Amino acid sequence: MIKKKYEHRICSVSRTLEILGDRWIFLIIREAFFGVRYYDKFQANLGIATNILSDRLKVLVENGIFKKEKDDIDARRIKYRFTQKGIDIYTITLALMQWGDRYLSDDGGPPLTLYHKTCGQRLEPVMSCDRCGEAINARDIIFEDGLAITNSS
Amino acid sequence: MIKKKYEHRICSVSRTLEILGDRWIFLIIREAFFGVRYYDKFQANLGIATNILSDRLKVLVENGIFKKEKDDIDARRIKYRFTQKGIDIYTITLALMQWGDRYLSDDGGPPLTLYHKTCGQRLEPVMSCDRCGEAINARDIIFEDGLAITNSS
DNA sequence: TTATTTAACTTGTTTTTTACAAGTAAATTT
DNA sequence: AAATTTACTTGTAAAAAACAAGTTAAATAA
Repeated sequence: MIKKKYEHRICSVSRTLEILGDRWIFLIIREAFFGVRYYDKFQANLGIATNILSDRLKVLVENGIFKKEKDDIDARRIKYRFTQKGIDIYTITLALMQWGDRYLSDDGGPPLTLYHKTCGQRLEPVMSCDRCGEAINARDIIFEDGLAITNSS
Repeated sequence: MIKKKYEHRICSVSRTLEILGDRWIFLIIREAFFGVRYYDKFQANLGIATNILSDRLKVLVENGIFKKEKDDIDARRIKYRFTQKGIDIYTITLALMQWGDRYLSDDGGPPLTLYHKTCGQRLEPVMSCDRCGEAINARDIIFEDGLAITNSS
């Protein structure tokens, strides 16, 4: 996996994409959110080439998203588990899922339903402002240079 | 851009990644959020090969994320503008940005500061439950099959 | 305790994708 | 009418991914 051409603009989006913007990395992470922990299971579920899987798992460990652990039952097995840094990718996963639910659901089966343990209700994640608590509308975001997101220009 | 090996699991995340999981697509979208609208500006800012840029812009238009418009001043110029579907990718962008801000900020300059027009304060986006309004913790998300996100297994 | 199986790789080759360079058509400016 | 600019396309070299086969170390079976 090469790392170049991502830094034309100093930005956390590009830095994140340097790691997560790969064709396979995010699918491996998704599998992990679905409870997958072992090499062979990642391989079987994704149909990924073994050399690519090895490389990507290494990248994920090197970047502190997964940590390698020995399995209690089978000492040969390596258990790939999320670190806190890895778990926190759930916001990105939720955002991807929600956009897909809204705009790509017409075919290919029903979307996955999520529930919120805390309130017991169906979970529809929204991005909101941590200060005022309001749901964030794209046009209400202002960059530090005063520019706003818009589709009117 | 090939489209395969993404559908081993019926899931909005994979459907979204089929479009956005490409090496370049998301960087083009990021540039658009920063106000870029023209082919030559995308090219100059990203240093992307022209054939790849053409292809990706076509993909973005075909998928209804960008719409092509004639420029008022120069009829040769094509203006690439967000559709609503495209604008709504801002949640994914914010999630990527926030994760990068938290975990990848140590080097490479300060993160971009955002402000919330509605309340006038610095914007720290959080994922929250639209029913109860609470910030969502990864461990409070339950899949329909009863499984929860965890790093304890 | 050797022999076989299994997990998690690595290595080599083919195929696909990307990068780079150059050229092209149509609109626009000179 | 000639030169320039925009938004491409085409051809070729380089890089990455896919596929197939082999390797090592641990575990279990004979």
